[in-house]
Amino acid sequence: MTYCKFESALEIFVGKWKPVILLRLFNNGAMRFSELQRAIPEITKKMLTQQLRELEYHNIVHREIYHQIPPKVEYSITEYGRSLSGIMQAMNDWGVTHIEHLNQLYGAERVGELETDQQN
Amino acid sequence: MTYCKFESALEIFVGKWKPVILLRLFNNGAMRFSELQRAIPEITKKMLTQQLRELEYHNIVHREIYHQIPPKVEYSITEYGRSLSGIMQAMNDWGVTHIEHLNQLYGAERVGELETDQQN
DNA sequence: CCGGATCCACAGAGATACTG
DNA sequence: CAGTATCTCTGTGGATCCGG
Repeated sequence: MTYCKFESALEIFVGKWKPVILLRLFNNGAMRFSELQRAIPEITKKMLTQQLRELEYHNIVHREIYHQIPPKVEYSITEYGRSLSGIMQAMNDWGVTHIEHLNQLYGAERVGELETDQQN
Repeated sequence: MTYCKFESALEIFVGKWKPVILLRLFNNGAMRFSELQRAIPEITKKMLTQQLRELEYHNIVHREIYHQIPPKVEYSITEYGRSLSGIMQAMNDWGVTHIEHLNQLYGAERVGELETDQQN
């Protein structure tokens, strides 16, 4: 039973898209729904909505609705969500360090550098 | 295109069970299939096999087969896999720090402490 | 008995509309 | 613009079977 909470912890931000979404929000600060969509082209609206709602439920992400036409909704990392920065940083660092290995695996076309800082 | 490799990086250890499996292997060193099964009761043999094969494919986990009866197969973190220790550590630390918050969310029955060290 | 492989059932993810 | 609704299809869970 010693690991049960570790698994609960994982549920909060593990999922196919949550880390990717969080990285964007960590690096860019508040982002609109459409901005996130453009930043993560492979994700569908449905998944984006769903994952954001879950993150909001877990108090990782804040959802700010601007009642105007056309509608505008902004998402941002909450104060509590910032506690995940260590994990995000570790994942980011790992990605940076192991790009070559990944390239070997996937025969990568281009080596994009990953954001390492967290402004805002 | 700056984030593409971050996502590739995630692919390697994202999956419903991979982080949990990795935590076990990080903390316990080499483990038999049945040991992993007992350590993660909720996982099915099928999923355990599948996830381990994927981890093996990505060179994160090593599979050692002992040709004997009854059969014995041991899994361990590869040298390359050890590079994930930073991420595992960060996730583990986060889980430890935020147990109370998790308890509030899930109305936890018992607060199990998480492994923090990585002997072996 | 151990470490799987295989088959079936279902829930969640992906794709494509449509709406306030 | 920021989502829903709907349908399809992959991935997950469960049970059983198998070779050593």
